[in-house]
Amino acid sequence: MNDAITHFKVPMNEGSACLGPDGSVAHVGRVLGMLSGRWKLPILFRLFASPSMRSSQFLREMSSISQKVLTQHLRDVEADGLVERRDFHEQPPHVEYRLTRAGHELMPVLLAVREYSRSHPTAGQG
Amino acid sequence: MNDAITHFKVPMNEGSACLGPDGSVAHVGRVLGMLSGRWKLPILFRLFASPSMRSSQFLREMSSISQKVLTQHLRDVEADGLVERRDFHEQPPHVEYRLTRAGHELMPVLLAVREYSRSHPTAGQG
DNA sequence: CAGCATCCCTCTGGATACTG
DNA sequence: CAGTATCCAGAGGGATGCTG
Repeated sequence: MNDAITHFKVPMNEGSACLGPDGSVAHVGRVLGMLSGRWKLPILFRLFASPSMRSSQFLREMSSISQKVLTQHLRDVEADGLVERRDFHEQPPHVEYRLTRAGHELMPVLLAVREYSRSHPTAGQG
Repeated sequence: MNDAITHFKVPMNEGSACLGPDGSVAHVGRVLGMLSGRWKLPILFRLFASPSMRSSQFLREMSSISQKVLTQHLRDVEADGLVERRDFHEQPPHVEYRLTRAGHELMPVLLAVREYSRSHPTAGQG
């Protein structure tokens, strides 16, 4: 049930606001915050693989996610400008989700993170 | 009290294990997991700025962090191979923390994330 | 100074039921 | 099909007190 938990938070006050060159902590923290949520990554990558996705499709492919959480996460990434929600106003309901430009541009960054991970299986312990 | 929360988790099972080219979700999730924790970033960046840091110094500079959490996070990043703990076995106690090679190598990635953030103030909503 | 143990509170996520 | 409202359980973080 708990695959890989990751609780992340950021202060961005303290002296931390000036930690990096100009607020690296705050910036990185914001992005990590947008990725916070058990299914944010799966959702983003799925959208990266498919031009558009429907709620039911997400539910079907990520079988263990609840609809409430899916909607919640979808709303989050939408609010963060990563995903765009398009309602076709049909009956029965037809809604599609797509990556926005910002969402697409985030992928290279995530892939860079992935490369880091691949280069450091156990974090590099060296 | 709550500056920027970020709850993040990853499934890495489901079909999600194959989401990206070969498990992008799992890889990215792992890294984000290592950065999960309200003070992980501040700690890492502080260490990036200073060759070494002592507990008391962290406590002093990140005034609102509790010692319990500091130790907890320090243990986490140490376990993840990002930070190295060096005990001088002195009296009074003298312990120093430094970024490991893996820790240093993570920084460029974090800076890339920061750049993304700088380029997308509101996530780019375009 | 560095670290551990305890109690408590909040946030997030999951299960379920219901609406349009 | 898409989404909302409740209730509930678990993880993480904060405050405080104590040890070597």
